[in-house]
Parts: sequence; structure tokens; C-alpha cells
Amino acid sequence: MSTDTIETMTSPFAGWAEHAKRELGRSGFRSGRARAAVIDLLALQECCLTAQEIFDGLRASGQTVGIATVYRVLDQLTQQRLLQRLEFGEAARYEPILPSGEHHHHVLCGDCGRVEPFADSPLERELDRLGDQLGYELEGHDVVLRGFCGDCRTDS
Amino acid sequence: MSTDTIETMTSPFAGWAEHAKRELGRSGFRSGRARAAVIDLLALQECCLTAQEIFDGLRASGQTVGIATVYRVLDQLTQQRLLQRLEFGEAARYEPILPSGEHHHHVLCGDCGRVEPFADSPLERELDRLGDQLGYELEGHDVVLRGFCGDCRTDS
DNA sequence: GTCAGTGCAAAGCTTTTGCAGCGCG
DNA sequence: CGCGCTGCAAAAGCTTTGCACTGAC
Repeated sequence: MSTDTIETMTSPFAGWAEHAKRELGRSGFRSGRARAAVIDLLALQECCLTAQEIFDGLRASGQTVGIATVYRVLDQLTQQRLLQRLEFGEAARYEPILPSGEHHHHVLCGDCGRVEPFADSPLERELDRLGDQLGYELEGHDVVLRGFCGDCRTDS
Repeated sequence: MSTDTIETMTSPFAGWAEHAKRELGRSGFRSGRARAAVIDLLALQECCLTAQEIFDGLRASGQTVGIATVYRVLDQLTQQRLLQRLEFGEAARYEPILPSGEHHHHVLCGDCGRVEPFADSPLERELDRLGDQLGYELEGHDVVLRGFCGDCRTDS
């Protein structure tokens, strides 16, 4: 509150921090400084972060949180289905799961390294259909597109 | 050669070993015992393997190959676009890329841990369409479905 | 003969675990 | 005031790198 910037207001994860804390309380977790800091930082993002990025981000804002605690918090939140764990390349990335069930996937540029989110309903329907077809009770799915973005593409 | 089993004949990656070796030669790589062993083992698989599984598999068949060499070979093959690197969970997995461009995706069971391949043309078309729509020149994509297989599902 | 290919051991990273102390409920 | 939450340091994977030696061309 108080001095939130425009960026904060337009974050796709607005309201998620409160949701997450409420859910944790409901599940019997106690509240703590470090966990609140991690949750608040995640809620301000546009897209997914690594544990190290979270650790550095908190450091930069003057908050000291042990890296082990960052990992523990990410693990708890993932198990409570409040975070989605993503695995591209080096380190695992995490991003909030919205209570609405809305979610997106990622497209990576192999040249500049950018990670962009995108959402698409037909794709979601197709994936659900596939789960049924395979006889699986689906719990989630990841889609990662790799290529070259508009700025980096060669168009040989 | 010599005592190939039926399984070998029906492997989805039949012919890939020769293709891979030919491509490497064409790119100026010299041939070597360890690399040939890794390539031959991969060509016999149904689905993706981890570096450790390859190392153990070679050991089991009496071939000694350093784990570092396994990683180096996997890295070279991936860079030559002869292998696809996949990242679910713990360790990275690798599987042959067929020259025909045919490929499949994976569905994981969260209970028994099984990994099954599946292919679906409508999904591929949808993903290509999305790349265009996003302004990306797509190079590849990964799709991972997570859930519970027919044997493990609860169907509450 | 030269230089890529290989094995072993050591180093590097990400992630997890042990343990002592702090603080929420 | 008990037990969960935290931080630090150590440990535990997976993966990469350094180096000396072997072997392909």
C-alpha cells in the first residue's frame, strides 16, 4: 500500500500475496518475516524468478533472508499449489498460481535470453483433451516454446 | 548387429545411430569408442535417458566410459541438434532427434513416476501457430503433462 | 605427428539438510 | 512456552573443467 507504483498496480499477480498468506494460515502454517518477504517479492513480478534472483532481490531491498530459507519457502508454496515450478535451463524458476486458475506458458529467445509469457485457450483445451485421451487424470502441464524473438530473428 | 532382439527392431530411433555418426563425421568430428557407445545405447531406447542412466547402462554391458565423457558427448550431440535435452525434475534427460522431424512429448505420472511419450498433430499445429502469432521464429518446443496414470488415478 | 577424444579427479553450481536460536500463536 | 520459522554452514547431488594420455586421421 502507500507508495505503490503504476507497475505494481498492473502486475498480473495483484492480490496473490494476500491469497497465498490466507491459504497458508488456513493450512496451519505460522507467519514469519522471511516467508512474507518472499511472497511479497513474487507478487510484484511480471514473470517467473529463480531462487537466486529472489535472494538477490531481497538483498537489494535491504532484507536479509537466508538462501536456504528461500528454497524452503518456495518448496512449501509449491506443495500448497500456490507456486508453479518451471524448469528451463540452469536453475528452477517459480511463479504464482492464481486462484482463478488462469495461467500462461513461456516462450524463450535463444539469442537474447528473454522469457515471455503467453496464454492461449485453444492450446489449453487441446492439452486437456490429450490428457483424457491418454487415460491420465491431469494435474498440470508445462509448455515451453524455443526460438528467436522479433528482434533477434534472422528470417534468412 | 548379430544378436539384435525384436525390441531393437521396433525402436522408434532405429537408424538414428548411423545418421548421428554420419552427421558428426560431416561436421569434422573424429570417431571414438566412448561416443559410439553412447550413441548406440541411445538408439536402442524407447524414450529419454539421464546421463547417469546412460553411464549405468554402459557399465552394465561391460563398457567403461567416464561420466564426464558421457556429459561431453551429450552436450556435443545436443549442440549438433542430434539430441533433444529435456528437463523434468532432477536430472536432465536426452533423446534422439529424428531426421524426419517426427517427435513426441511426455506425460509424467506423479505417483508411480512413469514417463510416457505421446505424439499429436493438432497440438503441433497449434504450437506452430502460436509461434507465428507471437512473432517468434520457432526452433523447438517442449510439452510436459503432469498427472496420474490409469493405474494410479483416484477418480475421487 | 597433431589434435580430438577420453578417463580420472577436482571444482562449480544449485538445492537440501543439520542444528541452534528466535518468535508466533 | 512449545514448535514452527530462520540463518548459517556443511553436505549432497548433478554437471563442468583441468590435465595427462591415448588413438584417429
